[in-house]
Amino acid sequence: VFSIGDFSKITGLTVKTLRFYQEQGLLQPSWVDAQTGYRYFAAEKIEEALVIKRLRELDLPLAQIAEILRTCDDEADLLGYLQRHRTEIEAKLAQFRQIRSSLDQIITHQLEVQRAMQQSTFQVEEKHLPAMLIAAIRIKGKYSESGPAFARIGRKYGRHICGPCFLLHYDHEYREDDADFEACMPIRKGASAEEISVRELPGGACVSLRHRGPWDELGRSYAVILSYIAQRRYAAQTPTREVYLKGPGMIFRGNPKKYLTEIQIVFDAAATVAAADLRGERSAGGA
Amino acid sequence: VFSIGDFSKITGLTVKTLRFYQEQGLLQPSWVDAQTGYRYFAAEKIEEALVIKRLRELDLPLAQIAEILRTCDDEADLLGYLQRHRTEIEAKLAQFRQIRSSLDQIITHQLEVQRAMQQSTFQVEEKHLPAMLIAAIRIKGKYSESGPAFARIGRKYGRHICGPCFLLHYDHEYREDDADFEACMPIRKGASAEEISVRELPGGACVSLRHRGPWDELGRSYAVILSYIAQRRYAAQTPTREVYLKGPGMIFRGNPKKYLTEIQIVFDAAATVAAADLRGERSAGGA
DNA sequence: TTGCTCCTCACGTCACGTGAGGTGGC
DNA sequence: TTGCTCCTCACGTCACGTGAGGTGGC
Repeated sequence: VFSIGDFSKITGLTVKTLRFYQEQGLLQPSWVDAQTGYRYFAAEKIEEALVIKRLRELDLPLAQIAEILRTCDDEADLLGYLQRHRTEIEAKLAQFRQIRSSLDQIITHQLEVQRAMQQSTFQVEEKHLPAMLIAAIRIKGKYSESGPAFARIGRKYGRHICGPCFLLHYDHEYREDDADFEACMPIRKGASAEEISVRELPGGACVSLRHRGPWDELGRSYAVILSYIAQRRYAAQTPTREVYLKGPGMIFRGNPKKYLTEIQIVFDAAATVAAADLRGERSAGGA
Repeated sequence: VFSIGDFSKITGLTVKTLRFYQEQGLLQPSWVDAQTGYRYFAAEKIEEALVIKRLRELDLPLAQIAEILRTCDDEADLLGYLQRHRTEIEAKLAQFRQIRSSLDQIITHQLEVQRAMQQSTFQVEEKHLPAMLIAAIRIKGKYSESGPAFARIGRKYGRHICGPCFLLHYDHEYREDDADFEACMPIRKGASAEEISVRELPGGACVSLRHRGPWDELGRSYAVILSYIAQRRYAAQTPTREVYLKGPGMIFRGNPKKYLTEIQIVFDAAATVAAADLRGERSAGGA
């Protein structure tokens, strides 16, 4: 017969836990000294305690363990309990996997944002855009509809997203309520579904400029980049791209003064625009 | 400005939760009516509430969220918190995967036990044993050492175990304190490690008998099977196998009267034993 | 007056752990 | 006497949810 301390060492359950299990009616001492209140456990109690311990190690709630102790005395009786419990564990796993995937998305996105921030010059540049696979939602309406569209794409293609989101502008002039644009995210793989079109967006030569500050000040940067293009007589193509290198975060809206947006205008490298076109006439292109 | 009920509908946080967050200093109403105690929230509070909600959806504890709200206002400041939190989520995932794997082991083992129980005849049978891959620990000592040995194999090869555990008896007579035996578990794959030998155990023709009841009564069944072999002059080979179809479970010790053990004695199907051998002399085998 | 919203306060959940203050046996 | 083990009782953890009992405004 063992004192509670010895029984604790034998079973690996703490003294506090043993007292708690008694209170909960899970494990009664063999004998309690009426004088001192000391608990004593006989050797047969060891197996009982270990059964509880093993079930707790499987994360079964004490209430279920109590029921099991009342109704089962063979592994076969446990089967139903364990199978049901397994589905619950599986559900928790799914939850945590979901959380981890959200965390990963936020973390990798943030790391990309920081990389983009570091290597930012704020001058017009010419560079080559590679082709990329994108998931996109075409919208005719207000620009404010792009936020939810990005969210829908993010939810659908989650971990396959591999770069910052951007808008394609199809309009040849500024439009407020019936703009024609497309919310896009580069993805590694995926198939079209419902409203979302998955396709390859061709690359090409482009003129780009990074804009730091809120979106409603993008006009100033458009003025700079468009005059650059006009001076060189480049044949600009639609759609124009606005890449949101840093915008509102997935948690914080962030400070719009810190937003970073890259305007990209693809042009036909084999063509220039005649002087006449600069006065508003249209060109068919040409060497 | 919104009442707590409206604010609850807007943010998706319950009224109780909003009151609780106020008490915890996470989210103060814009204004509290001194007369009625009614809480009122301005529109700017919506974004604040949603930040808390998004962080809670990542399962961050409220204390951390409070710290984040005090010290961060941009996604970049979150990075460290989220990375640390990710490792904690990963740890929880590992825990639950471990639990699931234990559950799976117990469940599949139990299902096998039940299958074995159903198709049990308790007569001597002849059958062919297939070769199998086993993980084994050879022991010279007491039989009571086999329990921990099985546990060690189980811990090491976990999910690759594909059948009931068994003992190989190498002794030609009964031994108490210095028995020579090997604790084995059939596995799908694995490599030898330390004390555990992984190898293919050859099959062959065998005589088998299922024994129901405690192990210390196995002698009775040995008597039956050995006299069967003697009658037919089969050339029995060592080691003899004891397959524990149902023994003490992983949770409950179970009732020894319900234990089910199959004795398997492999014999050389191309040989018989001369009558002289039955009186104790050794045979070299022969057609 | 009825229904609705809002309030506070106390308690429950889950499986223990912490700590104060004290007792009994060697 | 000292040290050790044991006891009880109350409270804390975590993020809320439940429910009782009551008030204020339309």
